[in-house]
Amino acid sequence: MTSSKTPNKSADDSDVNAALESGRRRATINDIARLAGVSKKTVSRVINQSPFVREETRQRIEAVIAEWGYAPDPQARGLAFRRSFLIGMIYDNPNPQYVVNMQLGLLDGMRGSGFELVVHPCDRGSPTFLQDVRMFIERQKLFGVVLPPSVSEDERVADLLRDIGCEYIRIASVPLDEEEHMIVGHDRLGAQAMGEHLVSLGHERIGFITGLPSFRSSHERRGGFEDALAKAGVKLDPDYVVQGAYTFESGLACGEALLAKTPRPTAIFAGNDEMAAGVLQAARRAGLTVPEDLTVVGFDDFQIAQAVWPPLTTIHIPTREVGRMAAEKLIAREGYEPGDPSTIIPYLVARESSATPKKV
Amino acid sequence: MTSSKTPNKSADDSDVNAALESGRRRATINDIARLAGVSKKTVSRVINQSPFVREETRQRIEAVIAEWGYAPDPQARGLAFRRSFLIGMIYDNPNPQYVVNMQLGLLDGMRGSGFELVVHPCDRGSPTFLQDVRMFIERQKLFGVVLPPSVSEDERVADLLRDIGCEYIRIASVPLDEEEHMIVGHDRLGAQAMGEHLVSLGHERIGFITGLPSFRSSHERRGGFEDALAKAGVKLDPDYVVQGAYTFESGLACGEALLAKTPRPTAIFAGNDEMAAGVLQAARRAGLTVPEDLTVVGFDDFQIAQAVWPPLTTIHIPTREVGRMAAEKLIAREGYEPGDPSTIIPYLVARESSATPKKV
DNA sequence: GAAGCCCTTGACACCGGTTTCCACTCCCTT
DNA sequence: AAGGGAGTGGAAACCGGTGTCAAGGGCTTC
Repeated sequence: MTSSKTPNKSADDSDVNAALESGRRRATINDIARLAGVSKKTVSRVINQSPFVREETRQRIEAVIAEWGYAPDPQARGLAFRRSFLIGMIYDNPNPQYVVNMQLGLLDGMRGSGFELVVHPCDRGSPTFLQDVRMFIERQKLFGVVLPPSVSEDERVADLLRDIGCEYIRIASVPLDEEEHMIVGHDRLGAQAMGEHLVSLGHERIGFITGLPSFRSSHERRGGFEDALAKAGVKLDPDYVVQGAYTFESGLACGEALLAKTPRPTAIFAGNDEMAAGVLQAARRAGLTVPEDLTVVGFDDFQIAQAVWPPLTTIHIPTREVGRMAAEKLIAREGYEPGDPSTIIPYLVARESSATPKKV
Repeated sequence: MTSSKTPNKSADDSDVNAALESGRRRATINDIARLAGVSKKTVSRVINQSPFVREETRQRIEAVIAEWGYAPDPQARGLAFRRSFLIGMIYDNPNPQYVVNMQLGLLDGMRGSGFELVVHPCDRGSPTFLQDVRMFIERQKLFGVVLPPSVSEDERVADLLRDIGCEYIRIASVPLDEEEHMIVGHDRLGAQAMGEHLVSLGHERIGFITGLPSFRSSHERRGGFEDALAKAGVKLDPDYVVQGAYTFESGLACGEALLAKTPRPTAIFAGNDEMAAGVLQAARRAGLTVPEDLTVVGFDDFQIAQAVWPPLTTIHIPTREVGRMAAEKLIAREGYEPGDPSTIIPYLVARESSATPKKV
């Protein structure tokens, strides 16, 4: 028996080492333990940042881990932890840009954490909706889920999550839960800013197109807008408020309805950019020039706001940053600082679709 | 020790059954085996559709599974299989609508299969790109990955996947690999249809805005367009072909460049809808009316095509269906029929932005 | 100098499935 | 009736990690 000097490499190991070195096999915790001359339990301690490991031992193990590029198997770890390293995003938001930005933000917050993002669009109207959500979470033993609007506003979902003990973060325009489970978007503040903007330009007869009433943000946007107008002594005439559906088509229809009123409003604030784009088209059909004859403004600052003519004055929502914070909060790694909530305040982006109304 | 007569239900089981019934604990394969009076190996055989189970036994076990709503733990199963039940989507496509539609399509194809979708945006330019992709796949032991453009066109990625033996499907506008690994989008045919459309309207002096040269589809779109024109005896003047970047801004700039030429083109075909929207804006700035003074057409049929004025004539790409087929092909379940490739042919959607050119 | 304590460490069972190996039925030949 | 093959089910090991618990070593304390 040829004995090597190093006690941690016996003759029996030669072939397994060969397999390892050739890259035919990924390193396991046992390999690392053997190569470092410790038990796998100690390696496990290092991986899980247990304080009960001597500094010298830790460094030796970490060196071996780095040398072999070892990464623990999430499945095996999850099996033992009774929990996976997957984060679910359960959503029913129909806007692709919102969805993608949110995903990017969540991934920003998860980067380097070893977690992965599993997407799960859903239909809140389906009779099996809650059952589906439950199944999804329990089968995958999700570490946690992120709920953007409007799923975040569904108390049945929140109850379910509390019931099965799954971590969750709700993203909504108003607080709906304990601070710990919320990221608040403050749509109200954004709408206020828009109200102030329109008032400062000198508008007094303003049309408003609401969003879907099933979205909490629709009411927040309207409420914030009314607040700002009231503070300036301008009243939002209920007759100039029409119900939209967050789509381009509904914006077109609502825009035509508002422009048919006498006297015509000098400005129209649509609950989102798509509807504002619809209003632009309605104005064009009515032979009006924006912003000379009519100011049109939106909300969200999605790409469409810059892809129409004139580019829309709108409210920017930092969706990606919201997502990042949600993910960071959810996985709450050590070294995680709560993130500055002041950065998630919506803000006004003035473009060319808003101007001072013409003298009558 | 008190022995009971029934081997499958001893006194010891009473409390575990209680825990089960109360829902405090999810059923495991052992519970199902005990309740059905068989070994867990037999339950495993049923789950994995082994033919070596008596029909009567199978039905009894399936009844118990259904009654208790049992679903095997994907982590434990994956650990034994050395493979997870996760499908990765690795992409760098910047268009949110494409990304979301593709995700929806993939999920359509995965529904009910027990697989989940993990999204993985990437940066092909990063020095650690291949390393990242490899890490992602190996750590999660992905069952397979789907590669939409332009990642699908990167041979380094395909080589890597073959090398590590990971199943994959490439989605691209032209065949790049064995049929088994491809879903072909045939952008060329779509561009041909657009060429025929413009020619049939009577256009002869046509401007073309190409997409990013790093996307294979950009060349296909141009090529198909030229084919159609050539067949009709119309030549695409290279002087009227400008390089865009698939963005609204680039469309605006390219549109202005094309409109500055003399004689002015009577129609402009932009490589995608966003650039076409930019051209619309350039036309407006130039004081031209679309389609009376200028025909503008796009490609993709994304939402923006309907949210601009006038709505764009464009080519519809059935992205969601493509995604569904990709997923079905990847997991190739029994009972899977290849799906009709004829449904993934792009087709023309005529809207209001194209018309017969005015007589000069 | 022995007892007591804390810090480290490792042996062993376990997470919930699958696979290997083997024994045991059946059932059908010869 | 014996032999043989195919069909069936059980015990134990394994996938790659983690929890539990007890033991070893060095240090204080009296």
